[in-house]
Amino acid sequence: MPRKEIIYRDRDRYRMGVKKLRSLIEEQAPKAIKNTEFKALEGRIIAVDTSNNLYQFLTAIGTENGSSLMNSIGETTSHLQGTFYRTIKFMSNGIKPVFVFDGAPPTLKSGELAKRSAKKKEAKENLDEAKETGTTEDVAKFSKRTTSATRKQNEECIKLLTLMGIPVVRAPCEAEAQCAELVKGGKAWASGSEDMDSLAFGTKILLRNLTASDQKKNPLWEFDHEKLLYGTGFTHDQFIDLCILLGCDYCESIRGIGPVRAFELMQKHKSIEEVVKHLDPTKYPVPVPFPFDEAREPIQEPTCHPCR
DNA sequence: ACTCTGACTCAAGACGTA
DNA sequence: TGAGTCAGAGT
DNA sequence: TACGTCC
Repeated sequence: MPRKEIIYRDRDRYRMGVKKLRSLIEEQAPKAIKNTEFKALEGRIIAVDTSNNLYQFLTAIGTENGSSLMNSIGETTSHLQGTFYRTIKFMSNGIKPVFVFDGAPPTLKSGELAKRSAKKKEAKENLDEAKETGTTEDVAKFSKRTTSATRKQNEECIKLLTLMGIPVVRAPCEAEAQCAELVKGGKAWASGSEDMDSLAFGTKILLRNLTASDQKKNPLWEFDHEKLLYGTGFTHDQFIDLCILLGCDYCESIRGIGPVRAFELMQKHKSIEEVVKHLDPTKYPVPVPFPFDEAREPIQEPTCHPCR
């Protein structure tokens, strides 16, 4: 029982690691990142990872008092408003979006899911408390944490997009993986996602902040997979190993190995097997178990509809 | 001096008008 | 959930 | 650019 607790905590830590990938790329392969703008994407087909979108709409649109926009019979419409206008925005910039919706999360993530639902429950309690004793700001703040898109809202957005003539793909599993597959298969030019995992899944181009309303504060970034490999000298498989060391969803990381050491070790030893062999086990004990080899598979060949 | 962790906080869209 | 920042411990 | 409004 206590062991499970540890695993959940480590999963959390690992997620934190992925975000460090951006600054790592900035330092080690600066040419793989460039600042771009909507106008530069004219005519491009972009596979848009919608995982977070509905949540963003539901929490950002019309939420001054903590509730959403609603129709005459009290049904929430924020997700439709957001989806509609964002799609218009893409189209009027000459961008051809393909919206990719999440399917079931991979089984390896079930531990994380359990933890997430526990957090939701905690947030719900905070919300109830704020409703009784807190300010309206508190209520708005905590209601954002309890918000999540329903199955029905997902289907409504898919229907809206279909009626607008926009292609929609239902990913069997993770949307980022399906986006990468669409790009690798030549169906799309880039993935639009906030998740750096997209590069590990092998998308050729990753666009970040495609969904930010304030382009001054959150400029649009373009990551180039090929230039990333060229700049770091890694093969794609070595890059995946680096991501696993930095922290992915599928296995724990090694305490004390952050972005700097992980990068140096991978440059020197070229694979996790060799890295582990050369680690001082007294300074950097490897987690037990440490299923890094099993972690490679869902990254190299994730569950998704094949496009090749 | 550098690296990593952990605990913390905050913000999360798009439009038109002034 | 991710990004930024801080203090504190380890290398 | 900031801000109020979208239902």
